[in-house]
Amino acid sequence: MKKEGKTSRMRAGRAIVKSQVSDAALVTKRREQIVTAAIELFAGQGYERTTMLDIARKAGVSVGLIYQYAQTKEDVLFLSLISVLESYKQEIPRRVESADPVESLWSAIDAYVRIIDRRRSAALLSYRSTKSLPRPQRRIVMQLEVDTNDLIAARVRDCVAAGLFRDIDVELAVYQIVLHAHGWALKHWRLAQVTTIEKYIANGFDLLTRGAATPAGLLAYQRFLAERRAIPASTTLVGGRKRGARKIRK
Amino acid sequence: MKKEGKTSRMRAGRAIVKSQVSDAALVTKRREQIVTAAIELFAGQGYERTTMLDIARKAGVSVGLIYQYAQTKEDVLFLSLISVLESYKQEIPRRVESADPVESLWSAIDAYVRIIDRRRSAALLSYRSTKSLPRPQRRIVMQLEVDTNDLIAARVRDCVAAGLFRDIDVELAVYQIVLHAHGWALKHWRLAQVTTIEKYIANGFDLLTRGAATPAGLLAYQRFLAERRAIPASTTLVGGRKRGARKIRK
DNA sequence: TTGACGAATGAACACTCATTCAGTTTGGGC
DNA sequence: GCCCAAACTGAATGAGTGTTCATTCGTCAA
Repeated sequence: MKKEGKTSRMRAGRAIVKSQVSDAALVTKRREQIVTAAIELFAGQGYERTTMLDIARKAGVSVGLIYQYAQTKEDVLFLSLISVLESYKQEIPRRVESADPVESLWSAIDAYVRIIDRRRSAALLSYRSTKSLPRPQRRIVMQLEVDTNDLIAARVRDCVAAGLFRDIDVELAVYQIVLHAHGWALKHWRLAQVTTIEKYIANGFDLLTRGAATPAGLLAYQRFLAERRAIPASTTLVGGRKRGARKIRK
Repeated sequence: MKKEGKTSRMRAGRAIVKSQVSDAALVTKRREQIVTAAIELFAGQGYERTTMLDIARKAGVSVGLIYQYAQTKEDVLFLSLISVLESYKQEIPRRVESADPVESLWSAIDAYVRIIDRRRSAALLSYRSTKSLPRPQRRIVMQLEVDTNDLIAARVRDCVAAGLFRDIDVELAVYQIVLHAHGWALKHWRLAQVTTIEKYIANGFDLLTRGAATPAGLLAYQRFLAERRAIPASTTLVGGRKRGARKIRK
């Protein structure tokens, strides 16, 4: 009963990878197990240098078992990338809940950069390895990224609609933001020597906001800054407390 | 046998890759030949999927010969990455010559994005493959990137010194710019559907400048914009007209 | 207890590819 | 013309890998 039509509720992406095992719950569980191991290994040593045996060992299963839940090594990569990208889609909107468009945008950006920070090497994975996928699967991965961008785009559009931002090109602004977020992973080797994640987020947001704001927006932004300064560790400025420990100054 | 002082004139990077051939000019020529082929292949199909035989064939030499000019496949990758990164260092400053700091900054950014555009897949190479290098060589590649950043940093500092930019964090602004430039390659699959390189450059510059400018800077920027509009295809706004007519000098 | 069947195993297979090296070609000094 | 060292070649080597599949395991209904 349970394993009947419910499969169709699965993400289209995962569904295209076939499994020899019919029990849907088991498939989910095993794939999670495999993908968790795979992401760690792919991220650490790269897709090509990672052996199926490596993955099997780390997942605590046999090589043969992996081939019951995915048909090729590429499938494993595909499932891994999907898993990473979907975690973005999951986590970003969870924190957008303010009435103030500027604050909402901040929350979205702040969340994005922090998710990436939490799984930095996983974030690099898609840059490094998407090319190793066959075209149709690559398509899906890209689409997933576009979906994520839409979450940000909505927040930017709110700012424009509220008259706080000029009539900027939203799509391009979004890419500015996305690159800022991904940049934290891409250039972490250098950025970590030079700044903290809090400053990095604040700085990027500052440049963007001042660059895009109308006079009214600038006022709103300054109000936002003042508030934030008044409540330095408010609930919206989530986590990241200990993170600040590093303080190499320019 | 006769390792002369000539070798020491070579870039520190290249020098650490040993060659069995002593004739320095020949080494340069052959390596160029090999690296040209390698870059194309690495960029197109990835480092791991490219075989030494592929490289040899494309370069028009034998496999064995490659091993006389590099000791391992990793060496070939290293030489390739160096060659790409050094071309940035070469080309960026070539166009910085204006008295107006804003215009100089524009030229630098414009040049950077266009170099990357010209060799897009090569630009991706370093993101995808740096991880495949042994640590000491990776160091050198990273240092090369930092060097390039300094060229941009100098231009930003000029703007600050001239009172056109606020007292922003230069290092972070530079990374904003670098990500903007690299972003053109990283996200080209999407950006190309949505905009042109001219708009992309202008948009990024606009956001950055408005975000960083002092009131005086804003005026200077607007003056700059007006000038640019008056002379739509001036000498400083290089190329960008006919894409087909490329004349890469190397 | 038995039979049946899906799940799990891992040794074996077929193949790929970086690297080596025994041999051939080239060029220039006598 | 002869010689020799440097430059170059490419077949051979062997370590390593994705994938398969004959076999074993675990569970549960009869």
